[in-house]
This record gives sequence, structure tokens and C-alpha cells, in this order.
Amino acid sequence: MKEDDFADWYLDIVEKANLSDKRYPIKGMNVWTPYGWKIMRQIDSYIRQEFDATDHDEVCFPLMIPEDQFAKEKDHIKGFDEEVYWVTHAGLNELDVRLVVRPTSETAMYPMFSLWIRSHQDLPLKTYQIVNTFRYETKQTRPFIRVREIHFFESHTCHVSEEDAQCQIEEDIEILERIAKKICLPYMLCIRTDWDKFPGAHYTVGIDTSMPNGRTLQMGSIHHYRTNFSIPYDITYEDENGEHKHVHQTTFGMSERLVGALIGVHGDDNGLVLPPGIAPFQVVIIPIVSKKTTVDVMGAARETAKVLADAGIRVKLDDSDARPGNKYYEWEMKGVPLRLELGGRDIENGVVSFARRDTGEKGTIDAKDLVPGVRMLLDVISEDMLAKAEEIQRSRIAEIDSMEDIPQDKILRLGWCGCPECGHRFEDTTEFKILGFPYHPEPFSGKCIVCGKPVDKAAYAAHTM
RNA sequence: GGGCCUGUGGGUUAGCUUGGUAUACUUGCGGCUUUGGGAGCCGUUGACCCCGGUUCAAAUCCGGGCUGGCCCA
Repeated sequence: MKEDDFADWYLDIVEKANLSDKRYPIKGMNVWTPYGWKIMRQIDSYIRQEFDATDHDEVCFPLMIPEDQFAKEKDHIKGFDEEVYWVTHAGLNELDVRLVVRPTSETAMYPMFSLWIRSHQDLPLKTYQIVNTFRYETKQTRPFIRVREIHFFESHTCHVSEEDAQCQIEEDIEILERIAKKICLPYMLCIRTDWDKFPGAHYTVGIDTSMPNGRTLQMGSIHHYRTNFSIPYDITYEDENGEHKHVHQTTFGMSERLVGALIGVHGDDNGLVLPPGIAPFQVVIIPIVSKKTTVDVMGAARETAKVLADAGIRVKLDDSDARPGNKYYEWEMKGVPLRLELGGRDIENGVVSFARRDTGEKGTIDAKDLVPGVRMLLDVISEDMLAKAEEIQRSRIAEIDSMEDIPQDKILRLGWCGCPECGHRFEDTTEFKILGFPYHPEPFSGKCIVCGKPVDKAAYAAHTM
């Protein structure tokens, strides 16, 4: 899809599916409208479930950070000082110490971690929070994808050693895998280049997915900080031998870009397509009422809705007086995975008609097998959506061995020796961005695309959003 | 940081050159009627980004501002 077409199509879905109202009078700060927020809440609630199940404790830190605390880690502030909002006044008075509105919460949390952690028995410390952060984006903004007020989750952990912190990263990747499966999003894990890692990190793992305009979208990242923050913020513990040591830290975060990714990856010409795992309504029931029949269609529809709801399925009965066709279009635009139609004919035949949102396939379920039938369809839809998205992502990867004739709409797999000179040279001449080396090494043998040195690992590069 | 464009009911828009009652579609609301892929009819709410200037008269012309968008560094 071309860039302009993508922009129009994307914004059209955001507006027509009623996900966000971008008319709020601050650039990049949009209003979560009810349906969009329902989707975000489904995602948040799954994220809570995952972190709670892996012994993370939810916390909620203040939005504002005093300037002196913010400035303690020098790479970190260098990376952020041009894109943070400042609070400089309180009432009529100028503040002695200006306050940063958090762009991320390291510098809010770590002074407190320093107080909380005393001994090795306090470790590992595993926390997360789901909050909004603020970054003064100067580039073009776009709902969910590039905003100035960002809804996200961030987990922050502290460990006794670099190895323990590394184990946390492995756990984060397992959590990510489950989240990705739940929302049917394929992803790539790449270790970012040194010039693109998070300010202050030892290394950064980027989590990317691919969008229909051929660009990749970074949905989140996982960072290993080593002791880069614990030294300036003085987060230490006393080990079994009475020695005081700095903790090793990690973070993991993903933002509302997940919603942007859902739109881009699964959406089609009829609108949004939501994965059953996080759809606010997994099933919509459209009663087909008619004056020509004496069957109590509405009563049967209510009963059907109740049976499904009692079985724990998120169901919406559309009993408004719009005509059925109109309702089909509306719920398709909103991406409801499964539509059930119930009319006089169905009731007489003891069935419920269904239509899948992802494939358009239609059929009937025996009324007596309603719950297992719907469950099975939702499972199949979920599996098919993920498989299809993975296939598309695979097809977007192109292997290249020369800087000539590079396909512009692909994710590139290429040989790179890893040195910054060759990396910058490649990025400057092609205008592609290096995503990095895959976190899970892949077999490869080839030559660095710039200097020609033999290499045994492949790097990925792409146009990014 | 530099350049270009833009702004009209909730949404999409016509009108602007050549100043004079603001167009249409859609949505919303009320009613009648209807319901297996966007029904029809009737009624109705609702707008010229802001400030100043020119003029008898400004959506339209001029100046300044603000907003949004695009391109380049």
C-alpha cells in the first residue's frame, strides 16, 4: 500500500470505528473515545494478568520528576531533554526546581528504589505500572502511532547480578510471546545499534511489527541497564557477605502503538478486524425481526446473548432499530470477530447463522451447540489471524547482498560487520534504518554489505514509521 | 531551524478570481413506515479560526496572529 493511501485508510478506520477523537486542541493529544478505550482496557487487563502471574507488583508513581533527579544519568537526560515538557510555574510563582513531566519513569522510580532496597532479600524487585507519559514530538503525529501523550506499561526490575537481570529479559520475552499471541501480532526482536539504543541502556531489544505501507512499527522495547542507573541513583544492596553492591536493572515497555499495530496489521477495506482475545465484543448478535412472522425473534436473541454471556463470552446484542444491513457494516467497521444472525428461519431450523469478520465465511451453528460452537470459531479465528499476519510479515522480508536495487517496501535481511562506520554508511546511503541483529541468532553466512568482510550473522533494516 | 500549503454545521464539501440571502451530501434529533447486506418519505438542530483594516456591505480583498498539514535540514 502506498504511503498516502495508508494514511487515509488508517485515519478513516480510526474515525469510523470510533477509536479516538483527534480534534482535541493539542497536537498529538487525542481523546480515547469509548470503543477505543474498551480495546485499550482489554489489552491493559491482559497485561496486568501476565505481570501479576509472573510476580510483578503493580505500582503507580507520580507524573512529575524534579529536574535534579531527572538529570542524574547523563546519557538519559541527553536523550530526552529536547522532548520533555517542563512545569516551571506553580500558581503565580516560578518554581525553584523545575519539574519534568515524565517521558518514562526511570528517574521517578529509581530514587525510591534506592530507599526500598537494602538487602539481597529485597531482590529481585519486580514492578510495573500502566500510566501515561509525555513526549514533545516534533514530527507528524498520528493516532496511537505517534502521539505526545502516550499510554503504556513499563516494568522495572532490579536484580543481584547481570545474569539474573538477563534471566528477567528471557522472562520478558516469554511474556511478550503470550501477549503477541493473544493479540495475533507477529513481531521481530532485534538488538538495536549502539546509536539507537535507549538513552542510558547497556543494550536495547526493539520489538517491531510490519505495517501495510512497508514500514516497521516499533511497538515496545526491552532494556538491560546493567548498573548504568543504579550507580548514579545509588541503588545498592547488602549481599550475604555484608558487601554493598549495585543492582542490575531491566525494563520492558509497550505502548498504545499496539492498537495502531492492530489496525494496520489486521484491518481491511471494510475496517477494523479485532483478535478475539482482546475484542471488547467477541460476538455481536443481529436479530432479524419481521412483521411477517409470529416467532419471538427478539426474545430468542436476548436468550442467546444471555447464554453466551453466562459462558464468559463478551457479547453485544444490537437491538437498535437500524436495518440489519446497516448493522453489518457498522460492526464490521468496528472489527467484531464473529457476527451471529438470528431470524425466523434460523429459529425454525434450530440454528444460528454466523459470519466471520476475518474471512467473511458464513455458516450455521446448531442452537444446542451454541457455546462450544462459538468458542471453537473464536479460537479458529484467532489462530488464522495470527497465521495470516505471520505469513504476510515473512513475505515482506527480502534478502539483499548489494546496495544497488534495494526493494523499498521490504524489510531487509543483510550482512553487516557490526561496525558503526559501515552501519552509518549503509543508513546514510540507503535511508533505511538498521533494526539490529536478531535477538535469537539466525544461521547466516555472507559478507558485510558495506565493507565486504565475511560475516556469520544477519542484520535487519527497514523504513520505520 | 528553513520553505510551501491550509482553515466553512459533528464529518465531507460548494462558494472566494469578479465583495451583496452560504451549496450539497452525510450524520444527529422527531415522526410515519420498515427490517436476511448501507430502505423511503416528511419535519428539524447545526458553520464561514481569531483580531484589526478597507467598504454602505467581507466567508470572499488587505495586515497581523493562531491552528492544522506537507516538504527540506
